Amino acid sequence: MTATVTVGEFSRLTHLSVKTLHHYHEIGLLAPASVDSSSGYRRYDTAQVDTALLIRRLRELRMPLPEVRQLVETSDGTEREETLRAHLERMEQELAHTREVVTSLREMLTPGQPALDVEYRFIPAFRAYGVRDQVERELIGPWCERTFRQLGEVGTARGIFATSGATYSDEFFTDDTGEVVAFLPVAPDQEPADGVELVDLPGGFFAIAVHAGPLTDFDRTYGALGSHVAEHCEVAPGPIRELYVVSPGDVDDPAAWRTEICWPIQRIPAPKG
Amino acid sequence: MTATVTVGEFSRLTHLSVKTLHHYHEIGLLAPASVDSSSGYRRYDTAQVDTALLIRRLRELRMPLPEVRQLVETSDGTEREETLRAHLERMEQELAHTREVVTSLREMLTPGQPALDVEYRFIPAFRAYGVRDQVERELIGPWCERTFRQLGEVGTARGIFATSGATYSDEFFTDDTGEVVAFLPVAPDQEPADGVELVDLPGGFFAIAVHAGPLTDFDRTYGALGSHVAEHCEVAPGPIRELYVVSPGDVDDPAAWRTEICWPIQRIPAPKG
DNA sequence: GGTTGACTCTCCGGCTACCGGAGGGTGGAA
DNA sequence: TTCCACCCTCCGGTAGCCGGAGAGTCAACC
Repeated sequence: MTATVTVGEFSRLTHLSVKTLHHYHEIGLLAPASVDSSSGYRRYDTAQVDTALLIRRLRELRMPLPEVRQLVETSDGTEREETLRAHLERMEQELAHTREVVTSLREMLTPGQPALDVEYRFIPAFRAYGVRDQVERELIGPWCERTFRQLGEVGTARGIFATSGATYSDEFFTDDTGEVVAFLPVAPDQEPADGVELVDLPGGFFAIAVHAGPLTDFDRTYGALGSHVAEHCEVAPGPIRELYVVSPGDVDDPAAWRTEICWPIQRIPAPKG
Repeated sequence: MTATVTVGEFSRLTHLSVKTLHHYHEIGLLAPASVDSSSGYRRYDTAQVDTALLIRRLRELRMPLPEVRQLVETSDGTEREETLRAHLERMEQELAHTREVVTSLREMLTPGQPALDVEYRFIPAFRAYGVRDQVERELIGPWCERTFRQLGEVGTARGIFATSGATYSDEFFTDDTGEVVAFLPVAPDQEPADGVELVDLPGGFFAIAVHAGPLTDFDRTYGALGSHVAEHCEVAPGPIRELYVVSPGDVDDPAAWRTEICWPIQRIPAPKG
């Protein structure tokens, strides 16, 4: 047996504010059992308490309302599980990320610049197996993992063991989404392969810094190199490159990783007096 | 030595979007080193990269901009540490909370109502030592811990070992902040004590449900009791009470905890046919 | 039957931390 | 000069609500 109650009472039963209940009604997420046509007063059924509490819990987990709606509206248990699992996974990732950031933050607040060795190099044009994609910043980790495994497989099947790398468009950094091209250098006469394209990377001068260790401080090296370039060089158009000299695919120990960041420049600057 | 760069370049150095940089300029969080008075073009100094990266990291941790500003503007290391520590603590709490919610969510999605025994009781008016406060929902845990320890100390010093409890105003639940009164019943002629006030709790009828175990599912018991009351009783004005029959202060094992939720009603309803 | 007071309604604006786009001015190279 | 990439400001929108204004409603009390 159930009974109907006013918004205020329902608010007390569910610990959702009246404003929130109005909002959920408006967007059709949790409509009252009935609405008085003359006064406009809402009446909720006590049977709706469970749904309301479910919604409240999901919102506590910061689940976006569209997803909440999906979950609440599906009766299919499997689909529910799936949506929920996906959300929890995202939260786990966020958490891991948080830990990383905290680590690097500590280093930043106890200052002491890591020395930055900038090297100038001319890199000739070369051909490579490439995978081109529009990638969102957040998803770059999994994307790289997938893509470099794929490139690695294609490469080893053909006896190629070059240092792979990637180019990142400016928008990738500034708009949090943009073109990324993962590449594995090959001989100029290399034959095409399934699933990857043949790309030609232009040659040019680069200011290059090596980032050693895990990626927590990566942006600092970027910033330092970029500052250096701004101070001593003329920048050239074209995307920034990274070369994965020692990568997660090579060794497990993050401390051993080495990434070269290559910033395109017009020419090698004259040494200052 | 430093150099100045345009927004676009600075954006590339810091991985903050141009829009974001504009915003930070507008709110005065990170003003460019100079602004061309005729064209309005911003110029940033490469020395600002570090600050920008610090801000970016803090924002990744969802730190609100006012706090970020505070942290960035203070040069005092101790104060920085303090702000940061406070923020991290909040995040840890949030995390713990998340775990709880996830646990209870699982239970909710695999349905099976926990049986709810509702009991009707008349509770006479009584006097108590009380601590009254405006409390925010989020902070209720620490508040209770503090307050009941205090009440406990005052009580034991006077040989009082009654079951303590608290009243929660409606606003506490519906607006996430409201008056809470923690109380420890005493004899009518009890003398005042330092740090606590003497309060008189009115008598009346209550519908009472026992919530057993940890507090993860607390809101469900609330909802179920409230629904029951809406279906079978006439509600009475006055705040809801909780009685901590077996509390965290008594035993460590959450499974042993017992909380009585007392919902004020007008009278004991006649049993239905 | 009128009045009170608690409750409810809708509508509008505001909050955070930006994003997207329109419409228009700038700067350096060809 | 003309191009094009870059930059400017201003306006509006986003999510998930909150706060308040102004007005209607409900039940109780006198």
